[in-house]
Amino acid sequence: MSLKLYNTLTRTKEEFVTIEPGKVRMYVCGPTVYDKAHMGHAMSALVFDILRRYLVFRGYEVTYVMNFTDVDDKIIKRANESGEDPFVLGQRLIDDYKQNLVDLNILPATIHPRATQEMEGIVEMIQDLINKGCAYAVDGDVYFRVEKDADYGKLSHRNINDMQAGARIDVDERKEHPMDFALWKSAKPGEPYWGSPWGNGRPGWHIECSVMSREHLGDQIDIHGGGNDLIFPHHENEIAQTESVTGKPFARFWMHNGMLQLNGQDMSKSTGNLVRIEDFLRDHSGDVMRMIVLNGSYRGPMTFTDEVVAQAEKALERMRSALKPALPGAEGLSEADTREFHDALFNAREEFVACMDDDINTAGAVGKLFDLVRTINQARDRGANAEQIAFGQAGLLELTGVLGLTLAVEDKSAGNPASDYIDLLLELRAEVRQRKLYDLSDLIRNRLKALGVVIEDSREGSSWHFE
RNA sequence: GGCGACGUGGCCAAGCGGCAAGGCAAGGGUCUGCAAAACCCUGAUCAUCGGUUCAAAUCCGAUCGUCGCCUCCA
Repeated sequence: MSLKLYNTLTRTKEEFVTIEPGKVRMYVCGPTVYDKAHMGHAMSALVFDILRRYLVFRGYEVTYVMNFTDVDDKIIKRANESGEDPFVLGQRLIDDYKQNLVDLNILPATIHPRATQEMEGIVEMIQDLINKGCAYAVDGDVYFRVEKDADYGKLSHRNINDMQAGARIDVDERKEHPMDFALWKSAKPGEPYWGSPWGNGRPGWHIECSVMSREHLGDQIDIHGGGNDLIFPHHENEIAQTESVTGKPFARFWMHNGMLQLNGQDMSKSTGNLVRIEDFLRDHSGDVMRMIVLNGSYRGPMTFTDEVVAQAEKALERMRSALKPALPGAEGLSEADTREFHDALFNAREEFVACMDDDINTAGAVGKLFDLVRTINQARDRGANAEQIAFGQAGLLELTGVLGLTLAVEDKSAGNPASDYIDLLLELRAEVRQRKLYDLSDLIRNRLKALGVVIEDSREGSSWHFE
């Protein structure tokens, strides 16, 4: 069995072969930090976190780089509007984003480079491109010469001429070709700048990623990822820049996640059609968003609605149902049931891997996990003992762990001053039930339910939890 | 105009040539004093039309619809 991944470059699923055996170098485009991150960013970060975790599960040593683009026109604009220093703004938003990642249980990147800390390399690379005839300076700006790049457009599968037709933005007359893009922009008064052979200025949008991936991962990498809105122009231009300098293919696999849809349209910072990560996490655990992402395919558009969120919450509850302990006094499964149980566990794992190997088919993989949940719950009902249940749960938890689900229950009762009183009510209710005063015991249950406290009775007693 | 994605039961969504996974919701049942949970059972011929094939949700063509990129966006 081998892992296959969809490659935007070839538009096919290809067998995943790394440059260096056993090692994966991957670079994922992080956010431009001019505003707080929204759930679309969360989706992208989760998709590549899941990919990364699976690669590790498959035995690869993964070097994962996620950058921050912290110098950009919009950052400057936003900073000017609020009067905040652009660097302070960027730093604040980077800190916020990192906290978002932690809250979403996303593993920290091996390296989190920032554009502003790579200026020397950026200037060098631009100079390199000029020296090679791939770029030219005009009045303090530097542009990439797309006509010099024979295979420009190979990622987005377009050619320069087709795009000219739709280019309805004002074309800078100083450019040799309308599609030429900026590598360096001269600074206007009041803007932050860095020194360069072409005068004070700042890098254009795409060059920083070319530089950072090369700096931290080398000329050639295994995977380059990001949202599919980055295919053009961002990633196309990264390829043009990097390959023009190195003369070698840049990334083997270009992987792109689909967009998260809110109200039938992409979440987008520019249109304000979004839900911020921090707002979402106020009401939901990180697992919930992860479950939403897992339930779909990463390449297509993903539906994000209140109903989907609620469904994901319930799906998680179901998954956790398998984590409940064995029934008290369980005598253990019969030999035949034990064998069946073990076979089911083994098969679920095999099928899980088969799904994930097929271009990270998380929806299929999660389906297998729910099969496993049923298997475990069945075993419990059939009297599996603690050891047997724990064995099954360990198998489930290993795989949910690969997907990055914590399955943690938010213990809202811990430290809640009401807890002691609720415990007391349950004690009383137990006594009431002993005396078969069921109308009273039901009254307690109903009243607590109305207050958000759910009581569950079993042979061994009652338990409660907050909704 | 160019490039692309998508349309599967009430909702979310796998499957991509061989009798349609899974989750949520719904209905019936087992268990329970009742309830909850768990378990069991029930439901779709896959936008439309045409073609290829022994066989299509899965391939080809057309049509309709939705969304996206070509300008900053994960």
